[in-house]
Amino acid sequence: MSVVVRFAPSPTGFLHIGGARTALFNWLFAMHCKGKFLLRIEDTDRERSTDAAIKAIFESLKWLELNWNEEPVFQFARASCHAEVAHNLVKEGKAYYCYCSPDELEKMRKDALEKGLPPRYNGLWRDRPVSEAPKGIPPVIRFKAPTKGKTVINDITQGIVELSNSQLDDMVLLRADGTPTYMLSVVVDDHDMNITHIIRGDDHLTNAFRQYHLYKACGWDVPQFAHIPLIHGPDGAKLSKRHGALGAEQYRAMGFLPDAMKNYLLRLGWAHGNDEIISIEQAIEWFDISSVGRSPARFDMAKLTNLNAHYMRISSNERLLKEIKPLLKEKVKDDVLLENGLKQILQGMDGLKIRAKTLVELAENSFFYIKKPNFDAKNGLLSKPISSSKVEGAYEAQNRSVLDIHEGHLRESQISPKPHEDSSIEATNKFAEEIELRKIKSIENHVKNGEQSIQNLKNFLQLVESLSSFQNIESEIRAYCKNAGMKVGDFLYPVRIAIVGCSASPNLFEIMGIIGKIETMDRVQNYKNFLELI
RNA sequence: GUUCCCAUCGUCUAGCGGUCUAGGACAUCGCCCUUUCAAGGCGGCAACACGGGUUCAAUUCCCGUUGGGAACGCCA
Repeated sequence: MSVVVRFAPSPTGFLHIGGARTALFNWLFAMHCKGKFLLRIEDTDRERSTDAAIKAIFESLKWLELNWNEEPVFQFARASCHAEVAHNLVKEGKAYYCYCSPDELEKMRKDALEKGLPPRYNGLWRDRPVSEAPKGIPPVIRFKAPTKGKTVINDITQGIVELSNSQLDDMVLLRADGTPTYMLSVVVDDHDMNITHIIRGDDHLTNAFRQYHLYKACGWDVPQFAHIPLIHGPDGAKLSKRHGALGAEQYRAMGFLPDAMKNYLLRLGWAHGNDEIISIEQAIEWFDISSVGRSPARFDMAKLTNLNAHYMRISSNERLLKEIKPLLKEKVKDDVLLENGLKQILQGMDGLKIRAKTLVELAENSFFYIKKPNFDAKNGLLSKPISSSKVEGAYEAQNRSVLDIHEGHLRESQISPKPHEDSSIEATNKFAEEIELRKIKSIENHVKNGEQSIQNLKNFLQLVESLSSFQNIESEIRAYCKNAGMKVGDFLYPVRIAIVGCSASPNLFEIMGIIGKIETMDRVQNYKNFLELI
């Protein structure tokens, strides 16, 4: 029998990181077994399901290249089908009508809790004759779960898990308004879709026991289960928005590559010896759900970032250029300027890509190829420093575009906050303060070394002017520095700022070669003028 | 509260009774390289939660304790 798996998100929000991993594991398993990977949208909750969420889920899966077979199934469209199953079960005496009001149920749970019992439905209407039914109250249909014995599930990742049937209660199959509940819908859909393996989060493990009996009552084969552990936040608690429960789309916006994302997610709870970098082809070959770990893993932004940097380094220059083009386009209105800059960026890409960890960072660090640094004497250097209040979380910091903050102004080193393992507000604020200090320090350095910088720039201009060929600039500068008893780095420090607008950049000689003599001279002249004014 | 699941460096993990003075990766620290920043190279710090068994031998098996997590809806 060939393998059929499914990913079944409910469209009540974006595809979060845990969902993405579940989808990945399903997909990988299907690919490994040469089976099918189906998609089902569980939209039976009409209140909370949105079209925007459905769209976001599709987009995220496409971004991750987790392509599904066949048309997606929309669960709500099959509601009448599910209801029919419930009614049949009533006819067969395997389910019954229950007339309890929500208030009664709440009281029931409260009482049970007070007695130290699990807060569950007590089977009040299970054996009560329908003749006792109160008038005018629409009933729900409840499933008659077994009360004696135990249920055993042989879960592919969890192993053999047993549950005493006394723990089961009579779950609602059909609501008072006639619509099916999740418990009913999943079972009917999974059966109708011929799902052979259900791979999902282990928060569904207890549901599996209840669903098991529903399959049996319907006379259907029970699929194989594989309940994979959930992903936790850096603090070990459930993943919350504060630390990583972002939508896949947001990781995309932060400049992560789908390859990096998948590699990271794959290694969360699963390993193949000491292999860390695993291509998708290898993953398909090696993956098996039975070796997925049973302990929950914590989400670690630093590792994801590291992996992303790796995948950027091995990406082709053309691909990276394509990826950052939209980001740059947002900042540059002039098409001619943009296209020219893009050409230069491609030439300098080898130097740029090893210095960036995300596409956003790459775009920012490439910006100087498009536009000259804007030294504004009136407003002064760094007139708009980042205020620490702006940085509320490491993820926001990661997201922050230096270009947004002070486009064209001097940037003191690449301000690319490293994602800390500790993403608490305190740690983040401390980090923001450090950035602030670094910036202040850099301004002080400039004022202190202003005279020296101006002198260096003058000498640089003179030297370039006297050059017979701009090609020889590196050797000429080295010779010049040797003569003057100066360190090349010291001499070039202000030149770098003049050209790039910041004290960190790829190889300066390479950059000068790409932008050319005229542009080089122009930028240096600008900066010199600026320094002389302040 | 009840039930279920989990427990190796800060994090992700390798380990499937002797190979373990516990391996790798990320993070971190130091050195080298170097025009800056990276990348790269080399090295350092760092873990078997605890207590009982079983065994000639436990990180590995069993039982408890502790600590985490999940489920207990007319949500999915």
